[in-house]
Amino acid sequence: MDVSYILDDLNDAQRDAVTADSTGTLVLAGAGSGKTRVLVHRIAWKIKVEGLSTYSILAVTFTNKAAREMRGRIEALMGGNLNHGMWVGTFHGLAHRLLKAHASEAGLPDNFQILDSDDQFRQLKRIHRELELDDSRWPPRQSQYFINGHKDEGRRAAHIDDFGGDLYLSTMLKVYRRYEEVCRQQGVIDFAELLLRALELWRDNPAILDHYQQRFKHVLVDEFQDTNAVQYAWLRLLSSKGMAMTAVGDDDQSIYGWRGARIENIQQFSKDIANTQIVRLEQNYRSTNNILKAANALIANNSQRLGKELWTEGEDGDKIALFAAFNEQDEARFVTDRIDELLRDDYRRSDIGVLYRSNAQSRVLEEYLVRAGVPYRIYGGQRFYDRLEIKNALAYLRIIALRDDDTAIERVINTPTRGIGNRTVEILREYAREHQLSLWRSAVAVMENGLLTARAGNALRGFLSLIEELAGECQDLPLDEQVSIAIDRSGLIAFHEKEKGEKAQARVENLQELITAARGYSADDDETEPLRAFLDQAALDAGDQQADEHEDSVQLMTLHSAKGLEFPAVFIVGVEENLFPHKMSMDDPERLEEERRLAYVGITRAERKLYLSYAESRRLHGQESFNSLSRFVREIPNELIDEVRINNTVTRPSSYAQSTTSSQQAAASSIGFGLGQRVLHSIFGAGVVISFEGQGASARVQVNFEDEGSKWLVLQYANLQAL
DNA sequence: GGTCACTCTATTTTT
DNA sequence: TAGAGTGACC
Repeated sequence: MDVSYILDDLNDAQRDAVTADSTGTLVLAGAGSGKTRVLVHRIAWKIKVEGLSTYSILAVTFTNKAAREMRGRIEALMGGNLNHGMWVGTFHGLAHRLLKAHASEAGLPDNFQILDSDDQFRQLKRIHRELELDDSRWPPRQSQYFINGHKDEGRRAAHIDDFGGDLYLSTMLKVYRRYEEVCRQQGVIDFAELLLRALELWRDNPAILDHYQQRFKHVLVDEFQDTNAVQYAWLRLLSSKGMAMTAVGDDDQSIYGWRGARIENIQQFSKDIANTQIVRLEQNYRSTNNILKAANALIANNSQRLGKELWTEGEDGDKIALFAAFNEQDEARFVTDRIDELLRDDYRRSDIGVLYRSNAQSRVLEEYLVRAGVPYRIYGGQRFYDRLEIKNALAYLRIIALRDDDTAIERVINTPTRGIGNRTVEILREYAREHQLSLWRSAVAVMENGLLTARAGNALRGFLSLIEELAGECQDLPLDEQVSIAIDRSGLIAFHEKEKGEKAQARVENLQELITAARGYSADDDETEPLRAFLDQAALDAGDQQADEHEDSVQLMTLHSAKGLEFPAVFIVGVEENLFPHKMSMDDPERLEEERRLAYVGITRAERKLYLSYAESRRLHGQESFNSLSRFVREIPNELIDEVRINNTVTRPSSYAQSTTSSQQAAASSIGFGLGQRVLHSIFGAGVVISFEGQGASARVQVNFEDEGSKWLVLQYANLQAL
């Protein structure tokens, strides 16, 4: 059999990774080094050369997008149906699949439903109300973090010690316990629970675990550095009998520590699995040499790396452009000007990515792009299935599928308004609590016992019969017709149609789009309940991001959402201390390193052109702030950087040890302070040098004091002390 | 039940 | 600065 197509066109390292026959294979895949390729080719190798069946392969990713891409590429490489029987999906998707197959062993009802973060939040709000917690002292958001954080680490309420009644812990635990109870009653599980249950399912049912251990001969994990404790434990359990595992990841691109990702897992891998081979993919096919040199130099400042250095056979390319803007407006002008220039230079708009640390930074950029008439698209943002109108429509469908879904009932019992006020709902909640019933059952009971006033009773009866009628009409219809009937008969369409404002029309369109989505949705062949499958998918998949995806447009996004993407030209704006690295992350060395990795991710998105910019003064949240140039820029060797403009007060600060190139830097050293230098003043206290001018006796510095704000001082008299 | 004015808060986000 | 969330009021 000719299998050369699997190995041709691979470099040596990629080939090693594809053909490794160790039990554990850790592929440290640098940015742009062809990691998806390696994963896909390795699967082909296992099947075509080593003779594994497609049935015995499990491939796990984090996002649906990555799973789809992998599936598509496997099919493209190996042809059509070989993919059948192979498990390729996200951690959550696969966990869901497992739990559906073994619901009773997992302690779940057959028809359990998924609670997304928004539903979870609402649920917790309700619990806080029930437990009479003051929202300002105990924000539901905090409980959500607490619960998810612990679940991500594999801890249930029963596992957590309240240290003898510590107020914070015991309150959080009270909420956690009640939440677990409510979820159980309603038969719903949240995202973290999906993973935790799947882990417990295997841990507590050796026979089931054994079945999967027999079945899967090889598991491949993408973006391994992003796995959390539960995900890693799940993988370890599956592979505990010596099944082979390939983990692909990059410790330098771990940027999700704040949501439970454990960079340690990648370091632990070779210790946990006997006979591990580590393969480094360091040859980069994306960026110019200068860009890679900058990235390498930057990331070298992090400790505890597994170590990796990107290189390319390609050319040096342009230097990295650095622009010092007066303020955020000036910065936005710079970006639009350069974009214009690039467009004249035959770049397409979609070749350009503009990256920022936090979403709030996009506003000014948008203003300038609109003014310049440059179409743009903001990546990320709200997911299709998270939109209010869509969630409402789905809530009706959920109730049709399962009357006991309290979250769905709460959401739409009075949307569109039908005269069921807060008082009525409160009565239902009370009744439900007392009799341990779902809201739906409580409503039925309350009606039977005539516990409501005539008016409220009529309104509630209207809702109950609406749902029953809907359910009756939808029976056995194709999915899209069910959706269509639900949003029409519920009055949602009419409700949004008479709403005013620009949003209203978009909402109606989105509802129509939902019908289209249902039409295009094909459930698995063996799916007996397409509606449930569709609802599950809606919870687990973001859906298409934006409608106007096809227009050629400049791409705006946060650095986080840029991971995995690449652009011929990249702008990273706001490279300032306090913004990037963000001030919330600066005190903790580990979080600072994560910020640095984020910068590394940003830089390595660029293929040919990279522009960095910072603003001397920036208005954020209505407050003016003066930040100095990000330390991350100072960690890039001077010779790779091209200062775009030198104005008379600000230039790039010296990286102290490096040779000075501009006259300003010479001045800086003659003054004895560089930009960004922390200094102490006898009256004003501590501050940071943000600007300077003049020399000798007339030299003045601008210092941004922590308590006093920014001041110009004559250096000779200021008596500043370097800190 | 809907509107208006006020307060509060602001890092990153997938499932 | 702006958006979301809340509470008073009609």
